[in-house]
Amino acid sequence: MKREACGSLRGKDAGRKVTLAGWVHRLRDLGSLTFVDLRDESGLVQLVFRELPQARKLSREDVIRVRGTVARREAPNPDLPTGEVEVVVDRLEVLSQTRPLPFSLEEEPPRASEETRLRYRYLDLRRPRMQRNLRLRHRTSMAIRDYLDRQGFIEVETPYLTRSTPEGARDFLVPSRLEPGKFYALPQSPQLFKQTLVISGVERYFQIVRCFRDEDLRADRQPEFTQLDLEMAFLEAPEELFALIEGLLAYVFRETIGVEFDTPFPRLSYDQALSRYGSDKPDLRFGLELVDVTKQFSASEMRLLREAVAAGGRVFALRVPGGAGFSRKELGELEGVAKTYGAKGLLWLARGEELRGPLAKFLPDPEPLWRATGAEPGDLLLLVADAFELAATALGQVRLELGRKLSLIPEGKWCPLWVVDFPLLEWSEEENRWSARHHPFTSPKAEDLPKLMDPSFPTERLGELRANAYDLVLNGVELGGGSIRIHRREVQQRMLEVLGIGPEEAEGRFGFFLRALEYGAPPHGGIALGLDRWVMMLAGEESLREVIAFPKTASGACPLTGAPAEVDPGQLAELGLEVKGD
RNA sequence: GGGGACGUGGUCUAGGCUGGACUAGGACACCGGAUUGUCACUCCGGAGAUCGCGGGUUCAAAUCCCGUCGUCCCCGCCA
Repeated sequence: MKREACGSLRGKDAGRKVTLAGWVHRLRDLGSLTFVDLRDESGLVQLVFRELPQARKLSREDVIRVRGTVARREAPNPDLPTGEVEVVVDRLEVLSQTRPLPFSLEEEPPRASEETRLRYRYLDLRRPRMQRNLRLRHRTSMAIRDYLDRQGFIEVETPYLTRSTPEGARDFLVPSRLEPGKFYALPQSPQLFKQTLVISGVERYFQIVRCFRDEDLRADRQPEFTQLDLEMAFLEAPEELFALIEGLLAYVFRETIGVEFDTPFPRLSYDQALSRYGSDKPDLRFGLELVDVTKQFSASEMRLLREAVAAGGRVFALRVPGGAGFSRKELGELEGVAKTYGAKGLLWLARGEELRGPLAKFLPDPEPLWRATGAEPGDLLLLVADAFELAATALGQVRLELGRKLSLIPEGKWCPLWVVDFPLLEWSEEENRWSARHHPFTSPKAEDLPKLMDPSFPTERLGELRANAYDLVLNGVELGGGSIRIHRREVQQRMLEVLGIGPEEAEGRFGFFLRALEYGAPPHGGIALGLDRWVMMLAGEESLREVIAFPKTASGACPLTGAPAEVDPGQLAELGLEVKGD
């Protein structure tokens, strides 16, 4: 007889003979009467064993198959979809016995340590929440493919064994056996392949693809992660792409968790995002905006501020309504946040009965400051003075901390936006050169292109150039980013030159791509979205590991398989490798 | 590379500051027994840890100190 789904049985099935198979979810042994909740993918149903003593020997998570008759219950269980019925078993087969479980699958959140959960991931994944997350991820991928297919995109796979691309993160390397001493690199993203595909006439490409970066891990960062990678031909300005991605986001949120989005999404320039929210991925779910009060302090009697302004820095203020009563301890904690992000301190000014705070005696006339910030009696001002990005970022983190601390962040609110007009380049102190803020294939904005191409444009002013790049941000989380690409060989060449990559090096590392640009490359651009983070947000999880079936620990290890591991000396020899002791 | 938190039977945890009746307590799981309507079944009984590892201080260390390993979080890093 065919196996039926445990969770599908209802009152109307009463009297039917059924065969079920699944895991013993729970066992209630009353002597000559034993109840078992049987679980499969579809749900739970109660089994009744009368005069079947083998049932008393069962344990949780044993795998069994039973044959029996569906019967209406005398006392239905309203907490169970199948609660109106039970299955009176006449035949029991034990398909697989379990050892005692290493941890309980009952608790939510689980009480077992994450390491234990990962070591026995096959058990952990049986938990309803993890099953839900796996299925949510599946539905997300399905919705993405469905939407993009209907928009005329095709999914093309690109190599995992490839070569190192310039700049960016540390590569994972794979030694070549056929050419000892040479290495493949696992892709940090399929960047050059997708651009090459567009040049190949694939006008609308996408791929749900694994990417690899050998950097330190975080709660929202894994060494291998999945991107929705996408590229379009004849994209010269981002508008068309914005509309497409907004539609995609709206579709996926509707299909997976039933949330509706307003489109188009708001846009902020990088400068606005930083000046108003102290972040290039601002959380727009709450206000508490920063105010630039540099002008108010350009002639301050407080040397610290005056000098910061004189050195080209900025002073940002954050008004905390009703915050004048904050304790020294609370202020100290907030200062700790600012200092973590590089601020030298956090100045404060409480507008209470009297002015309090380190700034008070340097403010003969506070009125202009009240006007600039909107501070009212009872409010608190927090200030950071430093270089633009540092000051804004440090205070932006204080803003986020206050958002959490004061419970300003509403549940269930979704605030997407585009951040645009990023700097094209940023100065790398340690390497003493310009590096690409996005990546070396990003086009400058049309109006800045002449400056990039003009050899007489002063090098030190290259930081002024804006990129035709954009990030998609949702609730303070960077979901992804992309750009309009460079599609002209000479522009690409110049870009690489600015980055300190000379013609020979460029030729050696990706001459293939520069050549491709010479054979009819259409204007193009695209975006990559972090699928893991996306699903994490849909699932309401705090950690990426909750939406990845087999994730790595913070040290990059896999407790399930024991990876990474030493290998057989023979394998090393074949590869021409030798491990140096220390 | 740096900072912080944690590590006690299978699992989670109490104890640690103030070292000595800790012979390491509890809950869940496990084993044995009882049990005909349970649904976190219940009741009775039992076994199971020398406190991550190494060293030090001390008459005495789960407890204090140092080192180390592991896990988690953060800064740096992550185009």
